[in-house]
Amino acid sequence: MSISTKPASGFRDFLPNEMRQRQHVFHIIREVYKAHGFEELDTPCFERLDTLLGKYGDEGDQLMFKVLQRGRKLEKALNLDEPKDTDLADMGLRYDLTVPLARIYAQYKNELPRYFKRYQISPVWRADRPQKGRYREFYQCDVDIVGSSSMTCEAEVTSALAMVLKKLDFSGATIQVNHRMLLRAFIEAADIDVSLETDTLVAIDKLDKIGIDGVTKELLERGITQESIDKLLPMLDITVDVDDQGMPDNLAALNALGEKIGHLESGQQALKDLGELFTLGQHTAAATMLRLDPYLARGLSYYTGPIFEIRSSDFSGSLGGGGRYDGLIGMFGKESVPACGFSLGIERILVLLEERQQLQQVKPPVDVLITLWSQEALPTCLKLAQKLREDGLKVDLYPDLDKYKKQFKYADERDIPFVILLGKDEIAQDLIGIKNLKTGEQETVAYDKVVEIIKCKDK
RNA sequence: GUGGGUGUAGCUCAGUUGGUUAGAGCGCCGGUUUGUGGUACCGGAGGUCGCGGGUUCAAGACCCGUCAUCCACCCCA
Repeated sequence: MSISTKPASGFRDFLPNEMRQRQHVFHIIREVYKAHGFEELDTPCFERLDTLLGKYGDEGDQLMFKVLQRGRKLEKALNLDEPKDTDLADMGLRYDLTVPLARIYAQYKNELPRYFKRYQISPVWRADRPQKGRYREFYQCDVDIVGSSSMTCEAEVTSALAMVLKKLDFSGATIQVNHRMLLRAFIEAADIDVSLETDTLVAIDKLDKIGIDGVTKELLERGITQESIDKLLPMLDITVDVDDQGMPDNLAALNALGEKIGHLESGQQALKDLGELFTLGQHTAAATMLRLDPYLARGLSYYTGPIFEIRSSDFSGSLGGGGRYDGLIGMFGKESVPACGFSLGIERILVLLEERQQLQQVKPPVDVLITLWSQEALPTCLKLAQKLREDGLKVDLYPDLDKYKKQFKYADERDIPFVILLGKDEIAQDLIGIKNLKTGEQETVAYDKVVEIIKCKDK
């Protein structure tokens, strides 16, 4: 019986070609985050189960990969009458990067700066069923600012995000914006019971997918009365005008909303926050991308203030999401600390870049291949390789005395632009043969010239 | 968790209403006189048709089960 060599379902292997492309994209993201003053953090892939549970709603708890107890403790748990997940498992794989951040902050608060601006690019795990752009292990690229309630944080985070999107050729993407308290106000104004809040939000969030009739139907199915629906839906029906320069008039849309729910206390805070955010946002990279979207709701239960989601016309789901979560850090037992952040759905962005074939132009992995023409030339080849490497070049050395055909073909396969030839003639003259595989040009030159040729091509 | 599609060579797939030794393209390996690759020509290797059972004189084709995979829903990045 042979063992399957495929990775486990929903998991992927990244071969060097793919790694090059992924690293290229990660690099762009890192540079933008760093430019905004964020520093990198890493946390363990395992967290204690009680750190994770209860932060993402019931669905989240279901989709969490849990780690089985080991040894005695496992035996003991198995002997229980009806062992539960929490008896059998004591740890879980992290489900996102925000909860670990909250834990870190609660733990190290006194050692961290007054405002903790961190980014993290790491895998997370969800026991979901795989689909297009959905995996069980996937990378998230998070930026968060902990320690301030100012809407400047929202403005900074969305600015960083907008800059990444532009650099990755997603200029057409939008950052949809809503506010948790605004949603709460809608629910109140429509006389919907608070217990049905989540059901209501899940239904209205689907507007762009199933349309107004679909939403109505789903709201009814979820137990919302027709009377409430008739109050609710007209309130949400707000469009954001965009001018010739692509600048959206979010403030006008916000004012229109204010007329409808401005009298409610819950709505007032939301209106104030969003008013500030949209005003500040006009001066950042996100100016053209921000869009007020009263229908936007986000599943993760820890959000308390503004919420965001990236939409792009060529993908039906979201390319990332975030928001303010002022209550999460307080859940770790100490004082409550305001925070806001964003998670970029890098896997989906990569899927789209791949579809658009925008991932081809990544630089070759190696600058030059030194071919091997005779056993006697080997010491000279090794010496040359060493020298070139010290001069900052990426150099590969062909290890076997194969036919030239094979050696050239190998260079071709790896997209190596130059090969060096050290045959009898070259060694006798103390010169180096260098061939450009794209143009077919070949020269026999001195060492310095070789470096010059390769570095020149590099540009 | 729910529903649907697909499993034939390394990859993408063809394979007529069941009927002899299962095909193509690409890729791979070798060769076209041993100091030159990506083009061309010639040759070659490679498949218990996902797995198990059933129907039949006969199954890659039909039926049942199972596994894998993809897509959609749920939910989400």
